[in-house]
Amino acid sequence: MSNIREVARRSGVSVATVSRALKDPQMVSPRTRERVLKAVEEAGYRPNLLARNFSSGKSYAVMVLVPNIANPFFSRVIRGIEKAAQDQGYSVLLGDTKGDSSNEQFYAGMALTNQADGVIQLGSRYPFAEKDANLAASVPLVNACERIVEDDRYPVVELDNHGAAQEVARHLMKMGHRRIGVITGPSQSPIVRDRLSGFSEALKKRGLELDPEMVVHGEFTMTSGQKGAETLLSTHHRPTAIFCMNDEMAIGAVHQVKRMGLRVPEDVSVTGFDNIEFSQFTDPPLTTINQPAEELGRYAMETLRLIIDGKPLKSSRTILPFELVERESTGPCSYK
Amino acid sequence: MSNIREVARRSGVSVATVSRALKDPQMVSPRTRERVLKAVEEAGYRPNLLARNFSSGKSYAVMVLVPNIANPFFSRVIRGIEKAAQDQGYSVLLGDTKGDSSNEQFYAGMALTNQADGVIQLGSRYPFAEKDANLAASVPLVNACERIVEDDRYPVVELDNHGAAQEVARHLMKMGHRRIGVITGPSQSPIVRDRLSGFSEALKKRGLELDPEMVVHGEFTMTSGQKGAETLLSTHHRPTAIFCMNDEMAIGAVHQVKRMGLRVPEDVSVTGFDNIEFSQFTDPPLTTINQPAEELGRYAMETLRLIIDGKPLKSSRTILPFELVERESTGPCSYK
DNA sequence: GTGAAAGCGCTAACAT
DNA sequence: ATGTTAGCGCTTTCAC
Repeated sequence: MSNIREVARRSGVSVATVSRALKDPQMVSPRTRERVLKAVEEAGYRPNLLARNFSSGKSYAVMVLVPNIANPFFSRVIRGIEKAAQDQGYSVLLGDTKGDSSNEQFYAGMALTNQADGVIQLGSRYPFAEKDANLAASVPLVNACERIVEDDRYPVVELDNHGAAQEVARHLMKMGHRRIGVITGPSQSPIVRDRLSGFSEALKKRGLELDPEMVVHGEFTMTSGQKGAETLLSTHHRPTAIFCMNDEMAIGAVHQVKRMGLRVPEDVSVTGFDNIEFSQFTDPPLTTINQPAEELGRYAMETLRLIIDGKPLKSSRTILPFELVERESTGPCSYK
Repeated sequence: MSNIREVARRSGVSVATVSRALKDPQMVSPRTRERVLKAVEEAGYRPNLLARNFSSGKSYAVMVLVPNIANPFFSRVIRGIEKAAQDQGYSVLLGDTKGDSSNEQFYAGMALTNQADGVIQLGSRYPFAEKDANLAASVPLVNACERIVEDDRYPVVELDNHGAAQEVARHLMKMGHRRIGVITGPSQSPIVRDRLSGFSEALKKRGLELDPEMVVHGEFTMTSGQKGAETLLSTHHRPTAIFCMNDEMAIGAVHQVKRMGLRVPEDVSVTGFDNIEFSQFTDPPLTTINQPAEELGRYAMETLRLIIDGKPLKSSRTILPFELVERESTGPCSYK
C-alpha cells in the first residue's frame, strides 16, 4: 500500500502539496495538480482514511441503534439514514440492540472512543450507561421514530402518533364499531402512550370510553399480536375491531382471528400501523397508517449532521405526516 | 476529551505505562496499575480508538454488502454477522446496495481506503470496480448466501441450494404433482442456477421434464412473485404447484392464486424458500426451506476474520444444511 | 504556489 | 517494571 510520501516522491513535490492537490485542487497550480494525479495513478495510491480521520479528529461514521433489524419498518428507516449519510460523506455503523440496554450501551459507547461522531437512536431509551452520562453529554445524539423517555434534551424526528391513532379510531367508528380492542407495544414506550392517548381521545369525542379490558400489551411481534388477539377475542364481550400498533402484530392478529373461525373484516376488523410492504399481501390486505420511513431516517441523519457540525437546529422536534391507507381488513360493523 | 498524556501526568507515570496498564494489565506492577486506573477514572479518560486503529493500521471494521436490507432473510444473516463481529472486537459497516453495482463499488471501495479491514458480500457480484482489482486483490473478502459469479477465488458460505431444491421437488412429487411451475430469481444468480438444476434433476429422476413454459423469472420481491404466478396460471396447461425461490415471492404468489379464485393448496400448492418469520403467518402458512441465516452470517464473519489475520482456512467453501418445513401451503394434487 | 515541520493519540521497540 | 522515543499517514500552520 503506497502512501502520500510515495506520491510526493514520484511527482517531485512535497507531501503537503500532494495533500492539497487531492483535497483542495484549486490550491495548487494546474501543472502540479496534473503531475500529482499522474503519480497517484501510477502508484495506485489511495489515501488512508484512517489516518485522515485520525488527523481531523473525526471518524465520519454514525452509529445507528436499531431495536430490531428484522422489522421491515426499521429497515426502511435505515435506508433513509444510509442514503443521507452517503450524501454527506458519512458511513453507517450498525448496532442491532434487540431492545437490550446493555447492547445499547455497548454500541453507543463507541461514540465515546471516537469510533462514531454521533448516534441515532431508533429506540426509546437513553442509550448511554448512566456512569458515562458526563462524557456522553457531548456526543451528538438524535432520536428517531421513538422518543427518549423522560428526556427532551435530544432532538427527535417522529410521526404525529397521537393524530394517527385518532385517525384510526375515527375510521373504525365511522364504520360503526363501538367496541374496539387495542394491541399496544411495550407500555413504557412513548409512542405507545401517544397512540393510546390519541385513540382514546378520539373515542371520547364520540362519547365512547376505552374499556381497560380492551387494551392488551404486545411486543411489536407477530406472535404477540396473535396472543393479543386471542386474549381480546376471548373476553365475554368481544371487540368488533382491533387496532394493532404495528403491522406485524396486525398480521398475527388476523391470523388468530381466522384460527378462531371468525372472518376479517366481516366479524372483526383489524388495523395495523407502519405500512410495511407485507401489509399489502396479507389476506385481506391491511388497513394501516403509512409512515414515511425513509424520510424519518433522512431527517434524522440530517439533523445529526447539523449537531455534529455545531450548526443551529431549526427545531428540536420534527413531526412528519402520516396517512391512513384503507384496505380490506376493515369493514362495517355487523354486530347488532 | 482527555488523552493518554493527561492520564500519564495525573498518575505520575509515562504514557507507555498507561498504555500498557490498559492493554496489558499484567505487564505493570499492581501499584502502578491501580494508580493509572484511578487517574483514568478521575480524568474520565477513554482511549481514542481512532488513534489506536490508525496506529495499528487496522480499522477493526467490516463492510457488509447487502442486496436488500428490507429482506428479513438478510436481516437475520446480518444479525449473525454482527454477533460474531462483536465477539471479535469488530464493528459492522452497513452497505445496502440494492443490488446496484455502483453502490457495491462505492461501499467495497471503503476497504481500499482503510475504512474497513474486509468485506462480506451477500450478493453475487465481484464487488470492486474492475480498475481497482489490483488493489482489491489484497482485501479480505468473503461471499455468503450467494456465490460470486465465475470466481472461486473467494471463500463462500452457503446453503446446499441444489439439494434443497431437490427436496422441494421430491416433496411436491410425493404429493402427486407432475406439472410444477417455478418462480426463480434473476437468471444470472448462481443460487438460482443451483436451485433450478437441483429441481429439474429431481424431476428427471422421476421421469419428468421441466417445461420451459413453467419457469418464470422473478426478482425476489412479492410483486414479482405475484406477477410470476399470474403468468404461470394463465398458461394453457396450468401448474398444480408452484416452487418459489424465496418466501416473499411465495407470498406474492399465494396472493395471486387467491385473486384468481383458486385455493391454496387445494387447487395450487405453493412453496417458498428461506423460512422468514412471515412465512408462518400467511394464509395458509408456507411450506418452505429453512436456511440457518444467523449461522450463515456467523460463519461468514469468522471466515473473514481468519483471512484478515492471515490464518489458514480449513475450506474455502462452507455448506450449511437446510431443512424442509412442511406447512399448509402444499397438499395433494387434485388434478385428474 | 509550495515546502518544512509540528502534531493528532496511540503503540511498540529499545533502553534502562 | 518503567521511561524514552520514533513512527503510523495525514492535515495544517507558518515561512518563503
